Amino acid sequence: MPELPEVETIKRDLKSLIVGRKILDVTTDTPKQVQPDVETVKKAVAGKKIKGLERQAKVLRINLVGEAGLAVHLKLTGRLLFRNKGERRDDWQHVTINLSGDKELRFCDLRKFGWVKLVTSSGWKEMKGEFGPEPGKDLDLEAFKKRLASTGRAVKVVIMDQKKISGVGNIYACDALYLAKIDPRRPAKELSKKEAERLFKAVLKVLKAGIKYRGASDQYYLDALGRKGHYQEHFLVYGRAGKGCFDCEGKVQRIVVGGRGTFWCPKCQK
DNA sequence: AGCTGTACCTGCAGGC
DNA sequence: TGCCTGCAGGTACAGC
Repeated sequence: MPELPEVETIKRDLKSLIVGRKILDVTTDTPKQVQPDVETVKKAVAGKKIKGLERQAKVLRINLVGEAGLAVHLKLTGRLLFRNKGERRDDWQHVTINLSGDKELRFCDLRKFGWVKLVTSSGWKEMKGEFGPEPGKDLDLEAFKKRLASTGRAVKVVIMDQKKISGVGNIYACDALYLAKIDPRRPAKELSKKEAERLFKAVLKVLKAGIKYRGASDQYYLDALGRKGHYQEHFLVYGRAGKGCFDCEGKVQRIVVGGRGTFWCPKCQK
């Protein structure tokens, strides 16, 4: 599912593909996914030139010349595909953004949980303010420790809390906790300084690997040109229930933490 | 504040 | 074969 590395990959690819193009039209067959509504969005963005792309956590914003912009959240099964106008419709294609040069940006989403939202520059600033700092950007070790120490919730739930830290979802949380050898159920504030430091480094490491391999396509994720990522070939524990741990003789187990499927090695993670 | 439960939605696996 | 049920999962929200 699209987390920080997947959305970052899309952002980087789209830069050279859509910046400088004009948005001509926006259409949808799932009005709920376009906010506030497709007519308002169309009026606000039609004729405007794309200035750049930004990402905060798992949200991508297409910045337009002026105040308007389109924020996109892919949730679990969203895709943003760059296609030629008139090309065969994509699976689960629900929002089509027509661009100059006979191109299209297509928002496709099997489960229809994702959204495309009209967000002004100030609205975007506000939205960004609701997210925690970004690993590898403005999240430093001290800020990370502080955030862990502030709560007794399970450490996995905390690192996936977008208000605390931006961009970590289920896949990278599982792999980071494995790499740091920490039991995902441990109360966050009970981690030692050493453990917090290990986890901090592990989070950075798995996100970096995720970006290096252009994201994880274990299920539906595809990049802007419809290509798969490769991080799934490097999963440490995620999705590997019943398979051997890479570090001991034990097997990877699946449990539920904070209501979400969690993969870990009970022998290695304490 | 922070927990739990529920909703959103569809494809797929499992049971019979 | 095919119907039916239940589950996955990021996030928001209601209610305790």
